[in-house]
Amino acid sequence: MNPAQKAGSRASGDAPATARGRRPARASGDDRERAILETAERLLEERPLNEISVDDLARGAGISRPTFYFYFPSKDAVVLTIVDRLVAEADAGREETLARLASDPRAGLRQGLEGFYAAFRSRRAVALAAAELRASNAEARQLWSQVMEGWVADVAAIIEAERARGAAPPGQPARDLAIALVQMNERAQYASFAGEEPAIADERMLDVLVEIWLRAIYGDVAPG
Amino acid sequence: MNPAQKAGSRASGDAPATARGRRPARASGDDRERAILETAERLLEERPLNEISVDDLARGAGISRPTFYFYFPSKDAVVLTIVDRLVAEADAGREETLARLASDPRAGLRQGLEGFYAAFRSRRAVALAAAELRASNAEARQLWSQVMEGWVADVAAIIEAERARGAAPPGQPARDLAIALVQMNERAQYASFAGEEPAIADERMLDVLVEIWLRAIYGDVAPG
DNA sequence: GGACCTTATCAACACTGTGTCGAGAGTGTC
DNA sequence: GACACTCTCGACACAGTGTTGATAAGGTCC
Repeated sequence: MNPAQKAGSRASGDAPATARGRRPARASGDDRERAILETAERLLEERPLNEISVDDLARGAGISRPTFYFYFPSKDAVVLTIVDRLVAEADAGREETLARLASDPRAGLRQGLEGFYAAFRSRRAVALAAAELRASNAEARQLWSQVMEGWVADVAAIIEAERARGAAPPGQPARDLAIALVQMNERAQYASFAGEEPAIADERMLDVLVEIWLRAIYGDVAPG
Repeated sequence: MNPAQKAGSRASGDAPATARGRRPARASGDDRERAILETAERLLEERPLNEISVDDLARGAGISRPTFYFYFPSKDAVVLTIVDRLVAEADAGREETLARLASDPRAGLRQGLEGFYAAFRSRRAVALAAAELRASNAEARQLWSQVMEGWVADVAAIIEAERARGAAPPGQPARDLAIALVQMNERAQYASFAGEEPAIADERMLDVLVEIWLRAIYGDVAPG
């Protein structure tokens, strides 16, 4: 069994589905669990996930490698726990913005994109690790898929509402538009976090993305 | 030395820099080299890169694992050789379209995006492997970076030309717009190839992307 | 035809990393 | 003081990578 599959099999235990770490109990071992998570976050600031071993995490937390496996079933599970939290924060921000959005969609849009950007930029290392994990871990893919789906559904609803009230012109299906725009943001922001070249400079990121969103949603183009 | 670094060190030989495979000579061993490449392409249709071992490639080509290392310095080098070719094809298509583009930018744009999409869709497995490799291999990142840069530069030039002749309204820097749009396409197409959810359906992909490109480049939005 | 190079091959090895097993130590608690 | 439960780790088994060294198998030059 390869590690990617292994990480997905934790659910066969008895803990609530949200607890990705240790099995049932609660004790002073909570310290260790936290130490592992903190070590992971710290090391991810220094180097990519694939250059961090279980041994690195164990040593960083002051325990042996077998003891690590008492707390987490795999390296992937540690990262997924961290990503879970980040996603929860970002989702909270999304719902908060969504309320404000009804009154003024255009201004609200910028706020929404800003919240998303800020949430992930503040923990770049984790965001990059999540992206890296997605390549090899089915659970990470599914988690991210859910995040994207949430954003897409919201954006599609906004576009449809704006079209219905005549503020936005008709065009390609709202959901498809939403998918492309959300994916654009994800990719542009990843490139920036990862220091890719080419990438949009940090300070222009929001202005550029917002302009494209507004034009894609509200702009119309005469044929020819 | 980890495999990611290893793959980048091939250049220390005497072969031309484009030959990513064997060192100097030419003999019947060319068959083996081809067999390895074909095995890699075949296996990539079945499963992701990280589930394919050097042993799989060697056995598939009818040789032992040490013999594999006579032909390629690593698994990564095999994939990079394949990706190199795909990129060369896609680039050729780009330059071809670019000529036609001067006369009618809007129609040409669609053709350009279509060529890009078609090139990678026809070898989905390779495109996905390239993306996977990017996460762990610096040379793969650099190769892709160059591909992106080529597209971005072309698109930015087109946008600037269209703005100069008054066909497109002013807005965010042309290069930033180009980066975001090219990245959007990359991401949307990857999602489709990888069977992600959400993703734009294959048959609507081009229409959706083209609409966003046209609106982003030619559309203007009244404030408020 | 035999000394010599080059190409090509692989068994055996050294190493890194993962995950498991089983034998304990420490801390209750009835 | 026997049982249980949490926690720990040395030692193991295993998978994968990349290297070494011995050895063919063929060409070529004299």
